[in-house]
Amino acid sequence: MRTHLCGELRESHVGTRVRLGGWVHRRRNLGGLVFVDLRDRFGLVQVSFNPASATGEAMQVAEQLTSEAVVLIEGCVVARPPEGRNAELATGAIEVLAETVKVVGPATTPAIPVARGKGEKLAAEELRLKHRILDLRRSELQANLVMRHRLLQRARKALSDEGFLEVETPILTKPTPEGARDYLVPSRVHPGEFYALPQSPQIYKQLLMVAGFDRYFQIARCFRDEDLRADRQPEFTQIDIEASFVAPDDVQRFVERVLVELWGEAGHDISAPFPRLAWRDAMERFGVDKPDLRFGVEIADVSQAVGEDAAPFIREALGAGGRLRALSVPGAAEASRKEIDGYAAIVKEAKAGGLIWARRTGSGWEGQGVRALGNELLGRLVAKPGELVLAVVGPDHVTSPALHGVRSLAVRRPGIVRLTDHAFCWIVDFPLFETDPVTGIRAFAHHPFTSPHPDDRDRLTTDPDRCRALHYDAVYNGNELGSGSIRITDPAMQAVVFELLGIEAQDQQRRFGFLLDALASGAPPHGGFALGFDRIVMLLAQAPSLRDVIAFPKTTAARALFEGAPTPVSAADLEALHLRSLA
RNA sequence: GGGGCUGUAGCUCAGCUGGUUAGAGUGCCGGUCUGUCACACCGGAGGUCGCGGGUUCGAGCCCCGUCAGCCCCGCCA
Repeated sequence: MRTHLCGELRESHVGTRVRLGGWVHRRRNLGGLVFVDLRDRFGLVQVSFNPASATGEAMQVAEQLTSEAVVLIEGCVVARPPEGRNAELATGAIEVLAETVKVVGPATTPAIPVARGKGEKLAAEELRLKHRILDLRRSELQANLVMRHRLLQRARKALSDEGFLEVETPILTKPTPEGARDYLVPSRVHPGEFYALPQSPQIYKQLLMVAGFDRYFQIARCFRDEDLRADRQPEFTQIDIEASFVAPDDVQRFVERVLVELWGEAGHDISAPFPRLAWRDAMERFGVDKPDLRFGVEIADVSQAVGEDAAPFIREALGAGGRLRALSVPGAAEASRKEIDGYAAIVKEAKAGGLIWARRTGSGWEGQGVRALGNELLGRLVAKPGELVLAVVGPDHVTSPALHGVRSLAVRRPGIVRLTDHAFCWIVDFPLFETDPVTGIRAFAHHPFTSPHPDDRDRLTTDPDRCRALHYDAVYNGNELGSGSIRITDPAMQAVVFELLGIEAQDQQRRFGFLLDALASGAPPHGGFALGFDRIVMLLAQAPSLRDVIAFPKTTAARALFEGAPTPVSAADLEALHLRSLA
């Protein structure tokens, strides 16, 4: 049907007869002379209709063309006159002199514009989702999905080259009461019983290791019925890998290879290995387990420097086991009242007592915190003139998030030096368990199949809260790209961990019996990783939202506005599934 | 589950202290126009002010509720 693509035509095609198919992007009718910008996935080309070369019928059709209609045109590529070239268009040196045109896909007036002028705003996102096919015609979204495709192919190739086998695992799986809420699927043939959609293929990939597949990967769709965010969709895609006979380093090497390839595909030359940072150090220096290492500006513990003249509330907090921790922001001594209020608001939101701040000027210290911190402490701070010291006092679970928030904002100041554009790191030695500071309830920090750190095995029963895990996260510019671990392969160890989580032996067998049996049947040591693929595409495409790198995304209320899901079903459908609606 | 922002023409928005007939740009329809490229110019049509209730002589504007979208907290092993 076509001989060429709209976006590929160049001066080298001058003189070529072409047949093109595409969408009418815009039409300009000058009266007896009609220009049509014809669009396909590869770009735009100007088609000109004039009575000297086009048939009378073609002229008539051209004058009636409406936006977004699909047409087939036949004509000849000609060079534009020098003054008629369009430097903003890849095809701007030429145009197609049309002879015939046929509307093969008439279009109603688009509900939202596809063609936009410079500086023209996008339609509201609700409308863009409702009319998704029109929005997807925009070159930005097409470019994002092209990028997504290229990244997928690159990841597949890299893992396949490393000896990983792509194996598909079930979408209809067994519900898991832990973790996120499951999407449930009722069984028609087994009244009252349900499948769940997988939150991840975690257990299946471990079973594949036990089955001897050695190295597995999957571009896996995962489902979690939880409330959404700009970077969270109810269904999402992971690059999921697992390998046998591996230590954390081995898995990290595979993941580094994939990330180097993906970033390379997006045109960024990055190098591995990535630096390793212990979880405890990350929390100490950055207040978060996914630090943005593009910047310095680290948190320091200044508790030891607090003197007798510090304010009572500080000394009381220290006495209660808290610490005084501070950031020093270069150049921020000039910060406006409004900027400092911004930091204070973050601290307040983190439920900390309040922000204490002092600025170092040429002549000494000024600011709200001077009196609170006291001269003794200020005298010991190694702050240079021009620096703004931001401090918070309290227990670590309060000061860490507060100071992380403050640092994230402070680091956006114009004066802060960016050390690199692509700061990758591994966070290692995570704690195996997390104890809620308020309720005191212990839960696994990740999933219950994560192996305890071999050096901490003894602590597992004596001091579980200080037991580290063979768990590691890949972090990029303050974003968690994914996480992984070495798994427990000793059924006895697995039972101990379940026990510590308060899962009774009977429950263990009912919920995870198939995994425990598998581990007892000859399980190789194994571990793996899962990369959040949508988020990676979003970062590499520099898209503002996950929804811009997913063809048909859900809203924050988990609705699909285009096709209208979810939707009520008939009473008969429910009855066949042995269900009754309470809604 | 909680908080915030938004909702006026197909689209993007304006709409004063609550006051006459709700406006603009763009798109759409009609017309003029042979080198435009967000073509230009002339004319026209187009409104459940998200929805429901209330206050008021009078509500796009104030109050209550509700729906939808977005952002955040909780949640997301």
